[in-house]
Amino acid sequence: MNENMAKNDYERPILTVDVVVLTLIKEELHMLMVRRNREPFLGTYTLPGGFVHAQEDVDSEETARRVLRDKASVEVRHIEQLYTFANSTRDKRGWSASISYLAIVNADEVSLSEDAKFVPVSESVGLPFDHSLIAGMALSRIRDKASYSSLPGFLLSENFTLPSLQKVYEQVLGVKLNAAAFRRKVVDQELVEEVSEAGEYAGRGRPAKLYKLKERSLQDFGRVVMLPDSRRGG
Amino acid sequence: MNENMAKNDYERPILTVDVVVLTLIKEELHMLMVRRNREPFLGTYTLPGGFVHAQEDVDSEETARRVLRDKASVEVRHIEQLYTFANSTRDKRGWSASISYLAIVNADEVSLSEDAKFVPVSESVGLPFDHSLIAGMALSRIRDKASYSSLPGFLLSENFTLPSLQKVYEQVLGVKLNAAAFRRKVVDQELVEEVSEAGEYAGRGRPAKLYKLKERSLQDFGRVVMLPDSRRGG
DNA sequence: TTAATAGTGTCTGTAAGACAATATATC
DNA sequence: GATATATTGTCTTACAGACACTATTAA
Repeated sequence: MNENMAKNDYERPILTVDVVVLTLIKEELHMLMVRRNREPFLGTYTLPGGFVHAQEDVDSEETARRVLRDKASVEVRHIEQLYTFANSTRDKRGWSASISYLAIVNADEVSLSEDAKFVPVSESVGLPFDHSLIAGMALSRIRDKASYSSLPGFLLSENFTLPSLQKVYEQVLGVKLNAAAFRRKVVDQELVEEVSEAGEYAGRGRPAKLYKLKERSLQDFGRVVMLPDSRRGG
Repeated sequence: MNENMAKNDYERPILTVDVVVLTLIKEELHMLMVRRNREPFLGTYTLPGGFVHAQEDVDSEETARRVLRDKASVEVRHIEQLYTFANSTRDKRGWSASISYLAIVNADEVSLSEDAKFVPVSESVGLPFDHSLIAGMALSRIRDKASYSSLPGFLLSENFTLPSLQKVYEQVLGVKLNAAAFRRKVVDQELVEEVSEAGEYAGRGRPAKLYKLKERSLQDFGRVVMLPDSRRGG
């Protein structure tokens, strides 16, 4: 420890932002990947990310949004900070910190640029850097929040039916949910509200009513648990 | 955007770590503050923090632990990353990122160095930089986790009684809890285990049995809610 | 014995799961 | 009407809160 050293005598680590953008395509969770246009790993697909530009970005969330705009032409519906991975080994170029974000988009509302694509999360393994770790944390986060918040609702378009919302929760949580209990909870908690407009007829059977999220921003259930039998603890 | 610019041509932001260390003194939550030995705010008390030292610190958590050792002689029992505050305005010296941590210690097990002191959280207002924001997030975090994890247990010494554990939860959550329900939950969830050793007699009434946390690390309740009446949502 | 605090038993209310019953669409 | 899916009703069960009751200590 050299307390006399001025603070700027320490070499400043690299500071970047990486974003895990999740969306739902054909009822399956996908993740945005972009082709790298520089070394290292030039040409391979990784999570979208980039350096903070001190001149343009007011904060790191703005960095995340700028990176998504520039590298994938994506505007997100929801974004939240995930975790900061900061150590001497994650990037060969030196001590590096990556502020990671989780973002949710509706796949129908984006038109990706050339070098970007959505990949099923089940197939996005073995990513460069520590991106597998970051992606894993994003999936943990959305699963966790699915059990007590409206987050999975952001994967759908603005108006949706309750059966489709239930399917999204089931997809994210990885379990089947009881339809009656699901409806009761989602309505009792005032997570959704009915929308007058009639929906497209799905093809067979009684048509479902359309709903939308009651709030534009993320709502939670007061920690009421969405997982079945979770009260037993585990 | 100038994609031809090499990454190192961007000026690297400042990267620091700030730590909110919480402890319990006379049944009241306190926060560690240290006197600054440099500008800005030389001489005033702030959250302990410091620059990442790329040469010594393998990761940012190690930075946090080193800062606490050096500035306050504190070894923590539990530490977790809180949030990263990263923007152009939080520090007058320039675009700056602070990776913040929440740490929990037992006040009896530390002997603070000269320039450090514990301050009741109720009195720690109007801190320099954005430290009030960071402190607020730490308090939100421990309150949130109190509702579904063993985190508040780390505020106590290794062995404790269930009534004292209940008091800690009540202190952190800010509500009275039902003793029977509390014991049931904490025992059913296998959060604690009885310890054979007899405790100090508290002074009056039937002496309480001693328990310790069943796991050395943070356990959660499977999102079972600790707050009363929380099922109603809010 | 009394006072004080620790710990248990039991009743009640609420909400989740199961699942039967009803509603509304197409063919 | 037959079929399919959406939506509601209701029974059962598990758990949290309330609170009275029992247990164990010192004085």
